[in-house]
Amino acid sequence: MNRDFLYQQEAGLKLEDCSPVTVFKALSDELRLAALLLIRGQKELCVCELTEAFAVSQPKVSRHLATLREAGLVETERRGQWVYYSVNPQLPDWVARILDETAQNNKALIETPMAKLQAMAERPAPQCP
Amino acid sequence: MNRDFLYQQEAGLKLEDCSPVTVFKALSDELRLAALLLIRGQKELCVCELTEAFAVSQPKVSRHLATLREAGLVETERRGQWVYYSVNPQLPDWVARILDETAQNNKALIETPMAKLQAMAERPAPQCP
DNA sequence: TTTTCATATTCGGTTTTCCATATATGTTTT
DNA sequence: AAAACATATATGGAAAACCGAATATGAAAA
Repeated sequence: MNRDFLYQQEAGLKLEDCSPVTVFKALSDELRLAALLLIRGQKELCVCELTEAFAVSQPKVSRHLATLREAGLVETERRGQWVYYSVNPQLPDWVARILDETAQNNKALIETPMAKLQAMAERPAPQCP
Repeated sequence: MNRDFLYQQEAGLKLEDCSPVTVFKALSDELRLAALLLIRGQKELCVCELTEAFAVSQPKVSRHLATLREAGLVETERRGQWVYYSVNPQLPDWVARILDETAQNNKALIETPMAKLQAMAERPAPQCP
């Protein structure tokens, strides 16, 4: 009954539908939207990087990321102590296109976080290649 | 101090920004999203048509339409006793494209309302041409 | 001018969302 | 095994969204 990945995924109850309302609800909070766009632009980011980029508490980031995951927008991979979030590669095409449009036309949303991210001294690992 | 159009527009305070978060928040309710897509498909609809199409109370429709208007997604035109809602023609292109994508890939959302609309006996006016 | 019809708003209460704080879980290091 | 670190969840309370019912407003008809 107990498997070995992320807690909430064990239960297998939350991975959501990608219904339009679920998607838009997930995008309707500024931190969630900006975090998603930042993750999308950087391919993947871990929680501590997002915490620093947006200068908010770790539980806050974690909760909002959970919402994005439950909506099916992001997936997670644990690597050592870190959990990396990336855009769900199986996103329906129309959702992916909506993210494209939103990212292209709202670059201001992630300007500051991106700067803070780059100014971040010790990032866990793979932003070089 | 009192001009002569729709009440809330007199104050001139609510016409919103079309910021991404505002847009997605407006789309994050099923009735609002479906109503917007139905309006978009039919060019314009009045409140009583929407009330019938979705089988909900008039105040409920009216309140949700106000939200869409305040988000800048729809505009209104009074014609006689009726108020017609249509998609704001000055919508930013990226928002218009998002509506396109959403409409094309979620046709089920407006199937039933569309049927009820067509089954509606006495529609106020201009669905013929 | 009274009535009627279409629409908008207000009001009180319920549910949902959000947050800060505290704590639990899982991993790595010592 | 203990400590340190990264992340997730629980809890309690505040704020916002939502609803049904009642009412107000505006236009048209009688």
